[in-house]
Amino acid sequence: MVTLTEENYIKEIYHLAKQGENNVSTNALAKAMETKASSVTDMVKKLSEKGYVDYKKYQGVALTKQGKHIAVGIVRKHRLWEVFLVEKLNFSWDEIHEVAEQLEHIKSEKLIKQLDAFLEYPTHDPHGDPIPDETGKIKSIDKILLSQAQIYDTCICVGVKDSSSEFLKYLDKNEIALGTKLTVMHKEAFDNSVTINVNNNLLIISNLIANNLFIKLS
Amino acid sequence: MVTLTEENYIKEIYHLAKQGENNVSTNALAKAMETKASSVTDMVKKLSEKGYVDYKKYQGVALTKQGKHIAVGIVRKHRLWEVFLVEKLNFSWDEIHEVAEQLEHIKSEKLIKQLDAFLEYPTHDPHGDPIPDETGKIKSIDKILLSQAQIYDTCICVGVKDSSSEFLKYLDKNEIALGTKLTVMHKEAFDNSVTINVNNNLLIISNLIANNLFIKLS
DNA sequence: AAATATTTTTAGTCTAGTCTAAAAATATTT
DNA sequence: AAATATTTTTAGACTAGACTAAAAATATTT
Ligand SMILES: [Mn+2]
Ligand SMILES: [Mn+2]
Ligand SMILES: [Mn+2]
Ligand SMILES: [Mn+2]
Repeated sequence: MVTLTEENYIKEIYHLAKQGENNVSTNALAKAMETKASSVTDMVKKLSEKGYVDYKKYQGVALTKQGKHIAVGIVRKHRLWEVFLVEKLNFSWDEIHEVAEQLEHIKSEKLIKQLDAFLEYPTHDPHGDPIPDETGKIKSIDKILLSQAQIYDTCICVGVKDSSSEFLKYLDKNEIALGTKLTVMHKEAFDNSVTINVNNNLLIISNLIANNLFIKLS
Repeated sequence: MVTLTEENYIKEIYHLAKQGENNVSTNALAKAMETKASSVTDMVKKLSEKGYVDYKKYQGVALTKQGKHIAVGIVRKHRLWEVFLVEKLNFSWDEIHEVAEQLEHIKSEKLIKQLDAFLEYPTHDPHGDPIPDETGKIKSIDKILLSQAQIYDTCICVGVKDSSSEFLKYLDKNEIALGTKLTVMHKEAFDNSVTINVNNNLLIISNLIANNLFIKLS
């Protein structure tokens, strides 16, 4: 039996490992979980005893095969629920995270299987993140950050790296959504800002924004 | 802040009070919660301090206005989710309870409001139980138990008192569902069994069954 | 290679919720 | 009205998860 708290730790280890080194440090995990390092040490010992992580004192943690399996299952549920909230319940993409954060812990094989079918087997969530399939397989598309695009590149927006409400609302305000077509018109060397053409309007985007928007060249 | 455990206690007090005396006894609550009387005493003290129940030592508990409000909210969520599972995810009525038991604790005003709209404001759950509206109002239809019907009464099945999987499967097997029309053909004085006509088939029903099936005379 | 800074772990405490065993209160019999 | 049975509460202990403060290990400077 995996408790809700254990699930949250496992999921966070998964996310941190995905975008950093293999071994997740106690401090990094503490920060992500908004808790203290000492609490993390305790939990990590427990997860290790249960076989969900490999842990050696002072060396950080990495998920075992079993741990990874659990993590992927939670991510799958989280993202399917996000699709549900947007597609069926008219939530906007900046309102869904905290609700999905709760729903991801509901335990029922049938529920998630039926939900998947009901949503017609979506492959990506409303933020452009891939949804693992029933077997845990994740098909990732080859996306790059807008900051990496070259001048005169034409591309479509396929995802966000930061999915905070603030960032998403900024995008809404500037009429950038998943599927929106953009062309890079200018790259300012001084501050790495980018001028893009969106819906025939020019928009100047800071480097921070460009670093959090995934695009696909077209 | 109401914890998940507190919510479950409050809901159970609500259900027990609804079908018994006003003050719910420690033992009754312990049995319903599948826990020990001593645990109930502790929890009941806490609920009392938080203002959700009135409690005097050795006298049992009753929900306060605030407690009742919380209870009704949980019941509303539970039943709306049950409708969702049956109507949208093709669950059968005997598979939904334990999942709804989890879903009822998800905290999001908007979620439940949108779910309600998505389901087109259902008034009853798949077991025939009424769904409290947004303000907490419950409109109960005047139903009676099949065991109380008179000979040659014609009626329709509108709900179940026992919603255990076993009972529901029994009804499925005998092609009795909500909305099914029945006529009482015979009442056996010896064991209080009832012979009914369902879909032009005669079916003999034990008193226990007849005592758990709600009908409406027509 | 020391000295210093940072990270991580340990030790001890706290709250929520549960349990068993014993004590106290209430209900039921005689 | 006692005696007995049942219900309820108290006392003390346990686990999960979190926290603070101090100790130990590792990393970074000098
Ligand atoms: Mn979560
Ligand atoms: Mn997402
Ligand atoms: Mn519940
Ligand atoms: Mn129900």
